[in-house]
Amino acid sequence: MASSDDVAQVRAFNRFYTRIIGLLDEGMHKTMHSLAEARVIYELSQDGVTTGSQIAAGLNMDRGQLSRMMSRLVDQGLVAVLPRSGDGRANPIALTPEGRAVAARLSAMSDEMVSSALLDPVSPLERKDLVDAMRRIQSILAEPDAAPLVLRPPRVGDIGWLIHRQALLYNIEQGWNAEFEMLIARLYADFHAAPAAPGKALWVANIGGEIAGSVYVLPAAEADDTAQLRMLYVEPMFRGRGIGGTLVEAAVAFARNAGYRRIMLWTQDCLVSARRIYQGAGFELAKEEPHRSFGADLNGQYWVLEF
Amino acid sequence: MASSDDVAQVRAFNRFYTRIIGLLDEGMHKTMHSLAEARVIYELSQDGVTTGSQIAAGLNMDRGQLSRMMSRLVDQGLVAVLPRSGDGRANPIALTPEGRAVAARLSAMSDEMVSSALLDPVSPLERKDLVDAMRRIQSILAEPDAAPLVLRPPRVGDIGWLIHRQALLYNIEQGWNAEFEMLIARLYADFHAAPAAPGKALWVANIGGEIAGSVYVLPAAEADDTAQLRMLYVEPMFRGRGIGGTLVEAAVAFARNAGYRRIMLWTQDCLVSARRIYQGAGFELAKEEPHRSFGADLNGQYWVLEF
DNA sequence: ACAATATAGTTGACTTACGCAACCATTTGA
DNA sequence: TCAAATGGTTGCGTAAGTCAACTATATTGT
Repeated sequence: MASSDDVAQVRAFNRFYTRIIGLLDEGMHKTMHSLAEARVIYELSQDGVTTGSQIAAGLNMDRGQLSRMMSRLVDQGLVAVLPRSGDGRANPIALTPEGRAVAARLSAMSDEMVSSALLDPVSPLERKDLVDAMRRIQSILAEPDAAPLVLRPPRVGDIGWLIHRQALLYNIEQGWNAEFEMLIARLYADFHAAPAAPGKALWVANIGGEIAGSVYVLPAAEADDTAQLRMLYVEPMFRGRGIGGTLVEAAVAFARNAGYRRIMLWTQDCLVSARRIYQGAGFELAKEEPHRSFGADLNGQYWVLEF
Repeated sequence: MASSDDVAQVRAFNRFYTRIIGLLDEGMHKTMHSLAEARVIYELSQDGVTTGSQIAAGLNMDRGQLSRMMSRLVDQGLVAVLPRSGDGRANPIALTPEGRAVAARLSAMSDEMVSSALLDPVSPLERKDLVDAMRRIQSILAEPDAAPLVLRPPRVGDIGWLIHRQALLYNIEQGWNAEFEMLIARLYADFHAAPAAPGKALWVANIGGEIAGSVYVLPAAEADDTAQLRMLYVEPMFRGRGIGGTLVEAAVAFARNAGYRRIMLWTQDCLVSARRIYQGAGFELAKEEPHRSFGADLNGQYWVLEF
């Protein structure tokens, strides 16, 4: 059961955003089309050819209402009913050229409304925050779609974000305290300070504009011919898609190409799924030692993969 | 003019969230009250005693429609018209006890809907992200309200967030590159590693649940009787409210109480508004030297305040 | 002080949206 | 092959939405 604070915040947001949407729609009312019609026209313009029931389901509106609206749109010449084919019950429908023109006009107006009413008034930094927050809400609440996984180098702000996320994540999942956050802040700074040769690299896993995980490789402190893999993590909502494996794979391939003789890493035995990934990539357990860190009793493990 | 990517993302979110709100309202339809009525009842339950026109304005709906709805609600015994007072045109109205009972029932149903449909299905971490993202959107788009400023110690995740934000901020405002992000990651880690005596502290400025700024104080590297103030920053959207001054004030007071003989800081001359804050707090320019850092040519300044 | 103007609320007239249910035609599947 | 499900249409009653006229009270400027 969600906390009542969270529920209250969500409801406040719902009320707030209902009004925002209302205001945006207000402006659209200059056209001859009602809000419902505009939504239907948009759906049609996206889908190409569809049937009534698909639109009704997508917009969850009454089938009867949609039926009437369709005949109105057909009368206006915006929508054409195509000859039935395949399923004899279904009426394939599509926009006419005039309908597409209207859709384009509505879309342009909507762009203009959003831009002038929401985006233009705020500063570039806030605009980025706004768009990011919206994307975040959408990706949390929407059914996971098949946006492709992209590994990319870090951008400005990413390092802080990675520290932030992992601190939160391991605090929630493992109960680790602020000591861990400070450690990884130092480790990321060390990565930057590490010598460029024989090679170091950091990958950010990106899915649909969101950071889904990360890892980096740098020369190990002890031996020059050894690479160290560090800070492997995958966001909970993107787990189970093999992202961790992809990251480790990229790291190992990079280390091998850079001329290292082996790659090692340090992890804790409580991080079970990470261990499986390492094993899968061919790492072998080299050493194990208990220690107390981050407010917890841990078993540190050194894993090595010889090339 | 906003970028078309941003506009597209916002419009996608609007479509997405209209459907979410629609689904939530769907569930409320089991009651005898329409959505519009439910919204009015909610407004009444929040405001205590109001007038029709206030509600009409707040929900931007037609006054005539509201008038009719009111008489319907009065007939149902949910709303009472109070004797006129003060403004003789206005009809003060309020919920009756039955009305309050209905409002409570609707509110409970709405809580239940939000909880079961949005919050419960996602993990605690995602839930936090969701609520944070909503709060962020709201605070970006809403008129700034007068939520109080609170200075608090850092929580897990805050340090990473501060690094993330300042890296982004100074990149946008000053063009500084990733070198800066790495530097501050190290500085925050140094803060944690610094000796507890004579005293160190970090403040996070919080407004309405959002981080509005931060600063910290630690023993200076050179001299034991000197405190160093570091990483003062204020979020752009919260600037102009004296938050920077409040933070510096807190830092100076802390250093004085901890027994330091003076407090110093390092800043760049391009950070104009920060300099004004330091001057206002009594700091004096001690040294100035040009350097090249973060991909820019800078003038570093040392400021000192003797106690 | 007084007229012009603005505001709060009501009412009427009318159109449209909305949700429900009944209904037909077709398809699916046990 | 027959019952159940699906796509679509139509009828109906209620409420929502829009526009305008109208009363009563406040406010404002001169």
